[in-house]
Amino acid sequence: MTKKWTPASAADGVEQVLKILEGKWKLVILFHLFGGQVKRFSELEKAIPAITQKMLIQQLRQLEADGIVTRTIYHQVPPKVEYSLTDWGQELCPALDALLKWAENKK
Amino acid sequence: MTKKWTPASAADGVEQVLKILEGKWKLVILFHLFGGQVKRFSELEKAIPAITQKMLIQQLRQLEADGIVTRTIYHQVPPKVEYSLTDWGQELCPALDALLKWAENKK
DNA sequence: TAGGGTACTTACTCTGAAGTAAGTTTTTGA
DNA sequence: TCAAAAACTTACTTCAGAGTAAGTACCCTA
Repeated sequence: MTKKWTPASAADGVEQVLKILEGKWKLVILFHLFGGQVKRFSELEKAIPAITQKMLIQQLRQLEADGIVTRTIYHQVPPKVEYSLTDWGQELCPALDALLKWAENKK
Repeated sequence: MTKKWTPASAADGVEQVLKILEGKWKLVILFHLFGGQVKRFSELEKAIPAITQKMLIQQLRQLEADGIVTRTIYHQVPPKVEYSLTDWGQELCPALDALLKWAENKK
């Protein structure tokens, strides 16, 4: 059963979601991890050349705090840290697809 | 047929959509107009008490420019301006629903 | 002719997200 | 013992988006 939404509460709910996605680089990061891909910090750096280390970490940390990405540390030298999506994070994919399809459908 | 997306192009596509939705007040406005509702400027003002006239207009103009809301002017005294969603704007509703459902599904 | 209601504009300030650039930690191997 | 690679951290600056507050155009009615 779906909740009863008021305009205000529905807008609020969507805004919570947008807040998660809103960072300048989060979507690029997400799309690099969709489909069960696992990437190291340095791989993401290479895949997104324009991003700075600071921003990459900041965005990853926020995504992690929001429960969308998982961080796995390997205690090696040199260190290795892998990032992947949580189950919940993967489920975001179809929802974003819906937005893309909507955008394509502009008359 | 669906386009072939790279991480970068997909992220870009979603970002275009987010840009449309991103204003501080756009979602509230949208949810007040979903379902074919038609509202006057002053009705929206009342429905969203915290918004200032400047922001209301600004957001409405941007939504209009993006092809999501329609503006109908009645040349009366006092003036009357009605806002409603375009067909494309209405179609946004299910896509936002998908996001809401995703958010509810957080483990 | 003065006031009132509706739909805007304009000028200013403020704040937080993003950018830049440099420094830090850890341990191995030459 | 010192450089090198990976994954961060820190300090500073910049700028666009949002807020505040006031003003404007229109024209009817009293």
